[in-house]
Amino acid sequence: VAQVAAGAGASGNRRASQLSRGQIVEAALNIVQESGLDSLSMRRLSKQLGVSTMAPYYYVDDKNGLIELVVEAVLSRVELPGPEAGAWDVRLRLLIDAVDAELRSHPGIGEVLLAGILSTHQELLDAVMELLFEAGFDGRDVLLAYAVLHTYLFGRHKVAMSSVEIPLDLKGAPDWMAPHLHEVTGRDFYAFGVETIIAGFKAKLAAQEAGKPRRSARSTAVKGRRPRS
Amino acid sequence: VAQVAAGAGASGNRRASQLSRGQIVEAALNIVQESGLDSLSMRRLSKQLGVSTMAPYYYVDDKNGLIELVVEAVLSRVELPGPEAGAWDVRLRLLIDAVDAELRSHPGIGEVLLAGILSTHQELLDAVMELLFEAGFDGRDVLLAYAVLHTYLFGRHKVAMSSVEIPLDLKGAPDWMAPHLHEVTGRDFYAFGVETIIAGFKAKLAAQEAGKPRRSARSTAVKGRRPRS
DNA sequence: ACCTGAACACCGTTCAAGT
DNA sequence: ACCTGAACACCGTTCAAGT
Repeated sequence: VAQVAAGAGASGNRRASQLSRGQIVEAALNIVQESGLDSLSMRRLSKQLGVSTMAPYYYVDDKNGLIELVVEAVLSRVELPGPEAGAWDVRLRLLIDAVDAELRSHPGIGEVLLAGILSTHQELLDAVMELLFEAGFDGRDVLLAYAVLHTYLFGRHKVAMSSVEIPLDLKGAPDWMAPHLHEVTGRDFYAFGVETIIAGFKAKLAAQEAGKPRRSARSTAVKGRRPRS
Repeated sequence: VAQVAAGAGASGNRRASQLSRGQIVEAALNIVQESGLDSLSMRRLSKQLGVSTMAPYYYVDDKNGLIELVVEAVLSRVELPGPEAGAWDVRLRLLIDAVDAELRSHPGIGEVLLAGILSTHQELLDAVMELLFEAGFDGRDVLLAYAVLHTYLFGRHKVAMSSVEIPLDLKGAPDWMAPHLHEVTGRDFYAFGVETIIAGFKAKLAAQEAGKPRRSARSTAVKGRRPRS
C-alpha cells in the first residue's frame, strides 16, 4: 500500500529511495518558477515529490525554512564582479544586473527578499555595501543607500505595470503617451530605475563632498565612463 | 470576548440593524491597522462585525473587492498639493510625503498597492504623472519615472531593515557602522530614498537637456490649455 | 532514521435555505 | 432584500504511530 509511488507520477517526478534536501529544494524551485510563490504549498510540494504531506518536514523546519533554502539556492548563482571589472558604479551595475537576472527567472523570490530575508546570503549584502562604501558613503549612508537599492531591486518584481492606466487628460500630454505603455518592457523599467538611483547616489555624493571639502575630491573622477542605455 | 455586538456598542464593533459597506470597510481597516494585512480574513472580519461568515459577501464581491475598497479608503485621505505649493520637485515631495504618511499608519496597504492596484485611485496617479511631465520627462519616461516612485514608495513598507546584518569585515569601515543600524529610523530610510530618486530624476533631466539644447524646457513652462481631442 | 495518517485550527467561496 | 449554515476544497503544522 503506497509503497514508493514510482509509477504514480505521470509528470516526471521520480523518487529514488530516499528524500533529500536537494530534491525538496529543487521541487520547490520548480513550483515557484512555473506557478509563483503563492502556489508553493507543503501539500503540493509533497504531492509532486510523490511522498506524504509530512515527509519534507523531516528535512526542513517549516515552510519558512523551505523558502529560505530556495532563496539561498537562487541567490548563490549570482557571481560577484571582481575589482578588475571597473569603478564602483560599473561593478554595482554588474552585480545588480546579475541579481535581477536571477530573480527574473524565479518569479516570487523577489517578494520574499523584499521582506528582509536577504540576511541568508551575506556575501551579496557585503559586496553591495562595500561598493557603496567605496563610492564614498559613510556608515550611515551605506546602510540607507543599500536599503534603497534593496527596495527597488526586490520590490519591482511585484509591480504589475500593465494595470497602470495612463491619465488621458494629462495636460499637454494627451495622445502620445498611451501607446508607450505597451512598448515599455520590464527591462526598460529596470534600467530606468537603476540608472535613476545610481545617478541619485552620485548627486548625493557630490553634494556631500561640496559640503566638506576637507577630503580630496578623488572619487568624483569616477564619473567619466557611463554605460549609455 | 468581543461579543459586544448585540446592543451595547462599547467602541469599535456595534451593529445597528443593518450591515453596510462603510461598516465593513471600517472594520477591515481596523484589522489591517492593528494586525496587518495578512490577518485580514473574511472570517475574522465577520466575527468582529458580529455577523455570520458570509454576511459581508452581500456588500462586497470577494476578498479582493474588499481590499480594493480598503485601499481606496486609505488613499482618498491624501490631499493633493495645489500649484501654489512650489515647483514640481517641491510638490512631488509633498504629495509623496502625504501618501507615505497614510501608508505608515496602515501597515499592509503598501504591499497591496505595490502589486499594481493603484488603478483604483486614478487621481493620485494623474497628479504624480503630471508633475513628472512638468518636470520635463516625455511620455515614455513619465511612465518609467512613475514606476520607480511607485516601487520605492510602496515597496519600502514591506522591507524590514532590522534583519539586515552589517558586514563586520567591510574594508575600512569596521566598527563605526554597526551602531548606525539602530539609530536609523524608518523616516531616515524614507527620506534618503526619496531624495536619491528625485536627485536621480534631475540628473536624468539634465542629461536629457544637454543632449538636445535647442529646447528651452523650463520646469514651469507647462501650464497647458491644450484641449484634448 | 525516515516516513505515514489522522487530526486540529485555520482559509475563501458556493450554494441552498431561511426571514 | 438581507443574512445564515452547511459544505467543499484548500492551507500549515502537531503528534502519535509505523517501518
